[in-house]
Amino acid sequence: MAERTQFEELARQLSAVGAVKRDMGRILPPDCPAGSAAVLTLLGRHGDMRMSKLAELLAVDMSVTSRHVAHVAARGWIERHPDPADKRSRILRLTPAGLDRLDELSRRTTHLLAERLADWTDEDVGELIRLMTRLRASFGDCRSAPLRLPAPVSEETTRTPAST
Amino acid sequence: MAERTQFEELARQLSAVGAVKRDMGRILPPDCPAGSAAVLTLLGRHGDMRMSKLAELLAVDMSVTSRHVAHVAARGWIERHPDPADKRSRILRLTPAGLDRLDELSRRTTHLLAERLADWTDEDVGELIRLMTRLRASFGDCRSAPLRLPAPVSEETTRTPAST
DNA sequence: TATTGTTATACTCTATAACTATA
DNA sequence: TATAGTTATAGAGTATAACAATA
Repeated sequence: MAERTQFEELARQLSAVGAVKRDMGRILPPDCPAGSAAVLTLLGRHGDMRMSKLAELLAVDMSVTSRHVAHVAARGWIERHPDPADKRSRILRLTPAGLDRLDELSRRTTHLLAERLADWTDEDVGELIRLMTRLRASFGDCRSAPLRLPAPVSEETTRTPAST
Repeated sequence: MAERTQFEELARQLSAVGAVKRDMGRILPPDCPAGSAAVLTLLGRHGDMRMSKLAELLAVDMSVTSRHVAHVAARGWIERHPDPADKRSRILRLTPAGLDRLDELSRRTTHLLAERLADWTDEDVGELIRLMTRLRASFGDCRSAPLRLPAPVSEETTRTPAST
């Protein structure tokens, strides 16, 4: 178990990594925002799937997934086929144009990362991927756990004596 | 230099870490969204500073910083003092109420992380912090580098023959 | 009755541009 | 003229709730 100071620092880094994400987002084509890129990436990586499965992989609400999917479908990058096994569901599939788009996205992000992380070793990058993957797993595995707060002390008129 | 596949995977992890951030955000008090929490955290960590310095630490535009600061100032958590050396500037300072708020935030995030990362060793957490810090540095150090795309092939009617 | 997916609404965060005040 | 900061506006991402169709 790590110390409190470490957790505070990790929280800070998590907050600050948004700047890196925004930098990555700036190289995306104007008609393909981050949400669309994530849909294409996951479909390319995991193959055809249903909306609910994609929402789970995106780790966002299905209403959000629906919007992103509608955006990429409107541009012809994916198709929504009816699921023969369940008429409520729709199977998502990349089109050839979607594959091209995905390839273009991959080229851009790879180029940016290669430029920014030019002095990183293969092992450094691998270790960061490994730890971030594990971090997501540590959070995702207990999704819907309501979380118990540690006796909020007062929440509104807190007046901590000193540094307990 | 890492391989292309690794960069693609890192890009995916960066995209997906947003789910962890949102999880963290859900434990914040209703009147203290993530932007406000970041302002309080940075002021608590680095001490009094000017708007421009805070914007740099937040890695967002100063207009965004101004809004976040106005939000926390309106709640009495910080004060904006005139800078005697430059009448255009304002020095930001945490109030006692702001310190209390910050302490409450720290308690909540620490508790959540301690729960989620219960099986992480001190070394694992430290390594993740170290790599994320370095990642931010690798991006931040070349900020405003316009980035050169790798000959976009065509950008609109791309029709890759196969798997080049 | 429960589940899959869509849509309407509202909120947060962000960047750009126009503006004020001061250097 | 250039810089520090504010405000207005617009765009992207997300969640909640209400709804339709099907299981």
